[in-house]
Amino acid sequence: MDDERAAVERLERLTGMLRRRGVVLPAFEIHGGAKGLYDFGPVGGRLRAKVESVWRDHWTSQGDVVEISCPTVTPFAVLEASGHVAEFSDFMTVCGACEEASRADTMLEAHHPNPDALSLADLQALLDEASPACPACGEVSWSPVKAENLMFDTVIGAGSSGRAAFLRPETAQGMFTNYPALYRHFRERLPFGAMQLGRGYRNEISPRQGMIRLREFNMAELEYFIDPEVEAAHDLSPWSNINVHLVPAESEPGPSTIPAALEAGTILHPTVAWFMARTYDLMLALGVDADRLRFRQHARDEMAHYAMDCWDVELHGSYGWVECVGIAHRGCYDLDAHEQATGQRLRAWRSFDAPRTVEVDGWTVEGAVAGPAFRALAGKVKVAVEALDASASFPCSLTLEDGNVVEVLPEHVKRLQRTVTEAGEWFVPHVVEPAFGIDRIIWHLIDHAYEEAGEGDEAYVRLRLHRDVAPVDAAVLPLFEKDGMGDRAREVHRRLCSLRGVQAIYDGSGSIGRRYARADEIGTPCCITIDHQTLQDGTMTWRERDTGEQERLSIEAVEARLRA
RNA sequence: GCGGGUAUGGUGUAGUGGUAGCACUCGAGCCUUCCAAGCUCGCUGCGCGGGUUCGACUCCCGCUACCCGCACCA
Repeated sequence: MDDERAAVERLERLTGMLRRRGVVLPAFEIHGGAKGLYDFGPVGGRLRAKVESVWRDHWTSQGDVVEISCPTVTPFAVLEASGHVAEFSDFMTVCGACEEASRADTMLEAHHPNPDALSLADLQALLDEASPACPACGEVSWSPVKAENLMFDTVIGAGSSGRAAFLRPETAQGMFTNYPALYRHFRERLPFGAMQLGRGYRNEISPRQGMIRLREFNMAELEYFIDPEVEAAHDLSPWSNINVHLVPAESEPGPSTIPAALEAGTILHPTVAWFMARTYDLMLALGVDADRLRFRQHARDEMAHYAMDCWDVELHGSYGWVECVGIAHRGCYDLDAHEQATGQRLRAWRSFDAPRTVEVDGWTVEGAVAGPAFRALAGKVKVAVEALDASASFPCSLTLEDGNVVEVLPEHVKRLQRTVTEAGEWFVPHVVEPAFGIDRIIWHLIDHAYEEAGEGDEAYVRLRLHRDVAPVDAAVLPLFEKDGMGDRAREVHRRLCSLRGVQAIYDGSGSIGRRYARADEIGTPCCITIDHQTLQDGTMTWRERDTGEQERLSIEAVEARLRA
């Protein structure tokens, strides 16, 4: 109990510090705030940018992954095809007389065996036809059916010509809808990946827990397209000595290496194992505490219906174990769904090892005769004739697929005998998707890095962030702002800020110890102090955040270190 | 969304039907040759909107946000 209270108090001090120092803070606070929406402030903005930059570099370094960027406003049809409309929404309609909102599918249960499964258009049609009375007032005056719920809806365009749309609940759909461009970009060769950093929106019923459940959040997703019949060639040997904490769905949790878990069949697919391993490296590169990271496998009944295997990276922090990354084998579900909805080919070509020859022996129509003879039915006759066995004889009666019966004469047909060579086939690629909740990861970086030393209220606070993500790269401090030390320090500050990718702050107020403390609190990795000796020989002290150790360096040496 | 609690400077708090103190922080200055020192001066506040009232930070109503349960969480 005391531990719990201590943890809550630590969390309060931590979130208080984050607000006070401008890391993360409630959005729109001067207007009363808005639940589930947070700002990254003057310090947090750069923290987020650096985390995203590390993420981006980590994946592009693979060489077969490109970054794209898609709109957040997404037409209804896209999310209907992906299954989000059905999964995320209820179809609502509002009574024109009493303004009571009702679920359209619920009202139509008497008119359809399973109205829950209907599309928006079908539901609208059924509602118009059935015209159920309003359960509240009995009138029949329904507004157009509208999808309501976990997705923010909006309209593209004005007035009656507007198209229904949503703010996207994930970035992934953009990668799928861009599949043809990606396939072309990669010269029609699998495997390849596309990724996207951006905002996603979910109108959560009740957001809680600070940055853990947001209504608008930063996500980073990668869709890796593979040929399901090609044995993936991932070299997992670099991870063969690294034990990670696994929580499999059907066996005991415990430490294991990722290659061993793949070998044992716990991890079901080598590409999933590959992304687990790469993700593990990324998490450590960002500064996650390895002891507070685990991979948890989804149970069969927990997985989305299309997923073939799914592992979450969970990070442990002030809110317990929290899902921060999901690595899912999505099979061909997404491309398949968009292909069916649009009729576009979202496939890849697979050449056979050797061309296959297929003997065709059967019948087809003699177009010049059958066309005029059967007119509108000619197409269906052709299908029926080509379905016949080579042993068929004419004349004969054929029943077409629409039930019509036609008499086919010998002059309507001709024998079709030939050898067809097939060099390969089209198939729908499978997808392995690592999806990252950037805000949740940032929260855990902060949580893991936050350290209070000493006792009680006077605890010394240090944010031990990895320097690759530290929001401020260096603090430049004149020992005193006099005798020219202040001017000299400002000069050094400007010089360091002009380095690409380096952001330094200048702080000249308060005692030197106080300024070190302020820098440590937001995780500034080093402080550069200008003292009397600097005026003599140009050297300055470099102080390490985590150890407090100092050494004297020239400005050139300082620049070289910050650039490294 | 339901139930309970809370809301005073950046932070922690005191207080009243006649618009507010304190501490720390922050800023300016003095002092100080390196880890939240000291001294002087200064800035900053009653969550938002209605109502009652001559007058509301205070009383009443509504809203918002935060905390704790419950529900929700592809």
